[in-house]
Amino acid sequence: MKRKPSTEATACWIRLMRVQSRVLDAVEQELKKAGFPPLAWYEALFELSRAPSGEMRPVELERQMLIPQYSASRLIDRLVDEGLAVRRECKIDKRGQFVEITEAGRELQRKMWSAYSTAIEKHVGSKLSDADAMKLCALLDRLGCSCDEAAVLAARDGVAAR
Amino acid sequence: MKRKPSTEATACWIRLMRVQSRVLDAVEQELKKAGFPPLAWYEALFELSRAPSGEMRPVELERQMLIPQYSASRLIDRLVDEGLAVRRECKIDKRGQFVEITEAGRELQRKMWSAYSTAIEKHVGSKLSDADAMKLCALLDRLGCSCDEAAVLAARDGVAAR
DNA sequence: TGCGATTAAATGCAGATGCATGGAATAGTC
DNA sequence: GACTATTCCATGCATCTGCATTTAATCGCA
Repeated sequence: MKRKPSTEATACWIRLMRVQSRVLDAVEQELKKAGFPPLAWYEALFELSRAPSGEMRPVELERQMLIPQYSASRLIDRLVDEGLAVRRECKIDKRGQFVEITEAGRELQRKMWSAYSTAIEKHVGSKLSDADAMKLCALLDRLGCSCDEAAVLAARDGVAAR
Repeated sequence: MKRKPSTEATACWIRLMRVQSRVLDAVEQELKKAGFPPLAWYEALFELSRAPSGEMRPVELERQMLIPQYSASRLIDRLVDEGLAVRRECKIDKRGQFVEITEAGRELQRKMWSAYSTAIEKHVGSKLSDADAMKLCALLDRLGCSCDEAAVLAARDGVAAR
């Protein structure tokens, strides 16, 4: 009888963890060296910036970013503290609220994208042909229960990773 | 002129981040539900258990696990607190020390492996044929500057991910 | 041998994270 | 309409992390 997780599957798991960790570290470091805040801030600003009128509910942000509720709550706190976003009350549902990106937020998002995209090219793009990149995408998609809506739309002008 | 990070490369990046995050979360949750400590403990115990005489230098552990120095130091603290490992002085280099796994540590490692391997099978193995798993490995290896020594040996009886 | 440079490991402190809980509003049910 | 369940968000608390520094020992080398 074959081994439960096959050797191949186990090797995959290891690589998925290690490679992601290395690549993420590398990219985060580059952003940091360029004097930018962490990637999570970028992701949030990006999600906000592409929302219909630059605003969305915290709960949507949670789902897009795959982060826990309290984490979104505190991330928004920080963005607001830095003037990158503002909280607005939600008339239709008084439990909730809207978070709207500010002009400063949009500007930071754009600036970060230039450093971020360079880092992606350096640590991913330059190491893989476009054809191989597509193969890798397809294989990864088999693991994550599909990289749903968001990620698909993304991949264009500002990414929405993590 | 083509886009700097190609659309394909960007899509790859997104998936690498998201899929890893989901799969890791899923596996960690299963371990937690089974009442086990975090994956990092397992990794450390695994590394220790396969070291020549069940002991290694903290600095080696750092490198194997790709974690910062202070992180290894504190992880060892916790293992020691729980009686899973002991610190031994290093006669040849008095700055350093050896960390040795205890019998309790070995036992926990084995027990965790049974839950861990089940989780890997569930979240990775079952979603990919062995052939596809090998392809995925090869593509990932192109990104991480090779999943060096350790990981290759691993993939056998207890993995050494992250 | 003496002394600055390097390496091993620990730790204080600030900030981040996970967890559980709380409060407030809405939805569902009879 | 009253009552319970559920959803949305914030927050106290303990733990964990990152960063910078400290202590101690070894190394390199004149």
